[in-house]
Amino acid sequence: MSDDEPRWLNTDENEAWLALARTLMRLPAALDTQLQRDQGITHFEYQVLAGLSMSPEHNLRMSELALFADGSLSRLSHVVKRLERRGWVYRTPDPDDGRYTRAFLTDDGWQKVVEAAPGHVAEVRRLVFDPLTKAQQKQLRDIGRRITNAIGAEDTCPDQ
Amino acid sequence: MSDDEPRWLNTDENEAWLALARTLMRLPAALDTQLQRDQGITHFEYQVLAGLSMSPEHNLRMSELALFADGSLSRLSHVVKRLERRGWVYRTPDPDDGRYTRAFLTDDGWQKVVEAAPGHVAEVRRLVFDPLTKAQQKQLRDIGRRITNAIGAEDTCPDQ
DNA sequence: GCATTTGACTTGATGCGTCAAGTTATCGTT
DNA sequence: AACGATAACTTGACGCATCAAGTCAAATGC
Repeated sequence: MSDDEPRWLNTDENEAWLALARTLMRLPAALDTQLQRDQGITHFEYQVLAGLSMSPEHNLRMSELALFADGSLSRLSHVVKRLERRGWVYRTPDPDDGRYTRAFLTDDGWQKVVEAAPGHVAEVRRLVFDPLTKAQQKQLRDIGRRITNAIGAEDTCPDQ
Repeated sequence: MSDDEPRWLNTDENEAWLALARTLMRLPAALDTQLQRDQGITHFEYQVLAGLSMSPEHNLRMSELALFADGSLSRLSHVVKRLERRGWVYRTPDPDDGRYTRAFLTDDGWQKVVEAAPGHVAEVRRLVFDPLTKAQQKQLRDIGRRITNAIGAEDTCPDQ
C-alpha cells in the first residue's frame, strides 16, 4: 500500500498531470457557464433532460436516469424536484412496480431540450473537438476509458 | 454563432465525449475521496497547502495562491479561513504593501502536507499514469493543453 | 493634499451536492 | 398471510462554491 519512499512524478508526468488537472477544473466550469448563460440550466440538469428526451416514451425510471446522468439517486431526486417545479418533468410511480418512480418529460421540457441542445453541442465541439486532431480524438477516447476503468472497479457510482 | 442545422457529434466523437465526460465526473471525485478518507481534506485544500509548502518561505500572497490553486479569490479566502481555524495556516497583511495578504504555512501545516503528499501522488499515479502508455501520457499533456487553450482566452479564471 | 480610482481581498446570502436517516412497496420465507 | 429483508427512492441537515456587495490600502489625478 505505502512504500518506504514514494515515487514522485517526473517532469513529463508532472506536465501531463498539470494539463489534466487544469482541464478537470475548467472544462466542466466552461460547459456549465454556457448552459447557465444561454439556457439557465446546469450541465447536470441538461443531461437529465437529454436522457429523458432520448428515451422512447420520454420517460425513465429514476435509477436508470441516475445511471445515465452519472449521479447519485439522491442528487437526481433533488434535481428532478427542481425540474418538476419548472414544469419540465413530472414523476409517477411505475404502474408495473410501485417501488420504482418514473420521470416523464413534459412538452415544455422537450421544447427546452430542443432549444438547448444545439448550443451545448456547439460548445463541446468548440472546446473539445475543434482543437484536437482526429488521432487525438481517438486517443482521448482510449485514455478516458483507461482512467475510468482504473477508478471504476471500487465505486461504480456515488451514494448507495 | 448559430447555424441553421447544428453539427451533431458523430459516432467516434460521441464515444470520445462520453469517455471524457465520465472522466470529468469521476476522477475529481475519486481524488477527493482518497484525500478525504485518509487525510480529512479536500483536493482544493491540498492544493493550497501544497502551494504554500513549495514556496521558498512557505508563504504566498492570496492572489498568487489563488492562481496556483486554480480557484477564485473568494473561494480561496473561505478555504484559508478554515485552514486557519485548523491551525495549518495564518494570514498577515504584506509588510511591503498593506493591500496584499500573505498566507503562511504553520509547522503543523507543513507536517500535514508531508503526511498527505505520498498517498495523493500514489492515487494520481494509480488512476492516471499506471493505466496509460508513455505515448498516451504525452498525448494527454498535449490534449489537455489544447482544450484549456480553447477555454483559456475568454475567462482565464473565475470570480474577479 | 484631498478625492477618486483601482486592486486585493473579505463577507454574507444563496444554491447545489452529499450524507444519513427515513418511507414505502414488493419479495421470500415460513 | 404475516414477517422481516431488500430495493428504490425521498427528505433534511450540513458543507462548500459562487456571486454580489462591502472594506481597506495604495496609487493617481487635479
